[in-house]
Amino acid sequence: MNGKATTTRTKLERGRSALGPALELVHTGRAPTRAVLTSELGVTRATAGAVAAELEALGLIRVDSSPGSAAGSQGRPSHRLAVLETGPVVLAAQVHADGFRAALVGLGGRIVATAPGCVAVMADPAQVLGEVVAAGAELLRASGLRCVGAGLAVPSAVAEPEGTALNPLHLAWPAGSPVRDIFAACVRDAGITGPAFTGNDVNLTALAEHRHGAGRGAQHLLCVATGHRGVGGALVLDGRLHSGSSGLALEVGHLTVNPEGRPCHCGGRGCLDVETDPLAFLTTARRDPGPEESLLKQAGDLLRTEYEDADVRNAAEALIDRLGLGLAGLVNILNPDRIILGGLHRDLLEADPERLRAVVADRSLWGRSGSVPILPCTLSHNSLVGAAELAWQPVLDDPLAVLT
Amino acid sequence: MNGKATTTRTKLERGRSALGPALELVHTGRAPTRAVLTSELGVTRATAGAVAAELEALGLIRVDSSPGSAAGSQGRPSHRLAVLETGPVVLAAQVHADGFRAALVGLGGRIVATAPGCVAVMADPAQVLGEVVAAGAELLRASGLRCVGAGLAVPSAVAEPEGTALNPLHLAWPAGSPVRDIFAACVRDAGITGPAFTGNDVNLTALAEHRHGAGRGAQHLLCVATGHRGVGGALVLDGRLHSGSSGLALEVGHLTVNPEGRPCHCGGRGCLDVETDPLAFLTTARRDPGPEESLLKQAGDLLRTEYEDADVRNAAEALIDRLGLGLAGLVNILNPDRIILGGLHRDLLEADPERLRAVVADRSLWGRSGSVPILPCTLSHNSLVGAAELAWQPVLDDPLAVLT
DNA sequence: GCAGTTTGTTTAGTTGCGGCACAAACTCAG
DNA sequence: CTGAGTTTGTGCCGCAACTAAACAAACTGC
Repeated sequence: MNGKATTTRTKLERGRSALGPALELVHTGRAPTRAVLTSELGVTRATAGAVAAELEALGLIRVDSSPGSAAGSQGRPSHRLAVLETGPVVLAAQVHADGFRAALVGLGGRIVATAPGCVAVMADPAQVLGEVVAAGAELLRASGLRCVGAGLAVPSAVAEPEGTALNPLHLAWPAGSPVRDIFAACVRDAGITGPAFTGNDVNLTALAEHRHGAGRGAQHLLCVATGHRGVGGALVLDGRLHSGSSGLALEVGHLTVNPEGRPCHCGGRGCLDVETDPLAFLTTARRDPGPEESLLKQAGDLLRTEYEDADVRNAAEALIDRLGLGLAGLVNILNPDRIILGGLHRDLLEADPERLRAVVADRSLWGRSGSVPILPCTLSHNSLVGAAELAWQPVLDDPLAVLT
Repeated sequence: MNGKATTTRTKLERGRSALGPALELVHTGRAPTRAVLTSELGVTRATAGAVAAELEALGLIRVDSSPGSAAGSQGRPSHRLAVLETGPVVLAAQVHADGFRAALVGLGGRIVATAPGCVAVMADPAQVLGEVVAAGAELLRASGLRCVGAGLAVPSAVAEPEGTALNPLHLAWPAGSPVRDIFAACVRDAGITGPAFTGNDVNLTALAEHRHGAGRGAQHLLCVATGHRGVGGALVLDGRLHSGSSGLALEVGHLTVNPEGRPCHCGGRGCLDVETDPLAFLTTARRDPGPEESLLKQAGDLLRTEYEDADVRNAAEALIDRLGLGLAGLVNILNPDRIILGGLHRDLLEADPERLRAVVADRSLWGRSGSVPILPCTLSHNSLVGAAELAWQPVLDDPLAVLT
């Protein structure tokens, strides 16, 4: 009897095989109607119809059968597809030096509710994550929505498969903290259903931007971003995050971008990490760096408001040149078809896009790989949405298995 | 009528969907028996049996039904699976500064016949490739085997999707030569059946080593190798070559590994390219570099025969340190689970494996990603076998579609 | 020689999906 | 306003690939 139940499940588990891809298309907004869903999936209209109906029955999407909608072209207008506003959500959380944020995120990267909060620099990750998860649980209670998982973004490399934070920057957490397990325990203890995931914030930013922001449609998306200190990178290949064999890929901070530059704790000199982060910008511009947890804001404000100042401008140009050198190195290695920049790098790009593009093109090996588009990140809470993507992934992979 | 034929084909084209994966398992030697084929595919014994029978009927593999074979364990012994020696082959070709080589390669990376040849440094790629293909066609005639495609390895980055050679090293070919089209034309003109493919030699080396050599089983395989001049890299992710969005990924030659090093044509200083190639080794060891087209051999011989000489040893250690720095940089970016080295780098590894591993571990960000295994390439004609892999790929993807 | 184990084979049944025909909902021309 | 043309949704049939289950075969070890 037990054996029979298990063997039967094997069959049911697979479900309709096009279900996952179909949901992903709606989720990322690439299937606004059933007609394009049909062509994107490469199946017949009959199959696409059945798949859409099944997703609707699962309470994930909405199929607008109302006939009189905007058409524009000839023929019978197609039913419109959209994520269901009252469908399930995931709990997304994010911690950084100056606070935390919890949110409920629905399909399509839609932020349903948020709860920001400050956090004293406590040494104990369990306490911080407990607070974050409690805030999320409260949101969940207030909303009354179903929760299918939880995701956390941390400013640290996260080693796989252990789920430990190797360098939790400015969080006063011990290196090697098992954040994934701690977060999972907090989630479970708060009575929140579904699995819990943890990832690096820049990785999750890249994932979010790929699905809902400036990275949409890119096949080889490179993302480089600063926090208050240091530089992180991420790569999304064919829609999946590439985090290497143990989660430590794209640690781009120690590319050499200035052979005569300042020494770095890694043992080298002139690393991207210490040459292009907010602290480097402020000191290069001969400004007094203020408190650690607002370096990013200080640098960004300075860049936007005093660009006419010679020191500021010179500092910006120096950093752009070094960033360009680093990006060119990455272009030579990864050959992305799009680059997106976050944090201070985003501000540097917007201060002088032509200079940055010129440096990258000049220092990458062939003009054509150097002419890769470089864009600023567009989502406002991208690492939060990215954390949600992590939690949505099982649903996107197999909606039936998760929701039944 | 036409419409009907096309629509019907859509169905037939798909064939048995597990056919491709099954052939790949036999091809790479991971399915020595039908029993492991069953478990590797994750299907029932019935399905695996049908799949194996179909591959046998297609003339690709051999199913040894002879009962009295070596067993060892309990239970009924499983039928052994192997590629069919008299099955189809592909034409593999390789050109480099000191000559060319044509070969017939069967499934499993088995070299059936080879025809080496010298080539004067002719400026015209069409002439060189014509000679190579003619040699291959002769082999084919002599063998009487069926040919299902052709692959070519060139010592140059090959831009996709155009198939042009951007930097044909020391071949005196114009940069940007449309080698893929030229090769395809030669193949067609020689009456050889099947599609023709062209790729970079280091990429193809990595592919060959991943499927049949030192890279077997690696999920994130990084390969770095020298030719006579310069350094190339390649990455195999989950069994597929990662060549970036336009074929130009893993151009690792211009990582900075020696800030005070010699200037490089790329505009930087101390690039991996000019600091760790055979010419760099010979000059660092204060030897007179001989003819360009034998630099690799000179350097390898010197390293193996005169390692006791202080100049040689110092040069080797200097190059190992710089190579280690470059590999550490790549480890930080790509986080591979295995690294394989070819050309002079392979010789350097074998000269002092501990030193190289120590440098990589020391200069990569976290010990655990730095402890990645570093191994020498093992296949003798790896880029030739890799070129064959390129040609086999359509068959591995869908055996039925190609062979019917 | 018999139990136990593992593998191959046969048969029946399920199912996801393509093909097809038809209905539905629009645009556009006149 | 009407009919032709176009595009999309739906119901029905059938196939092909797979699973499940029962049985047969070929070995080991006691």
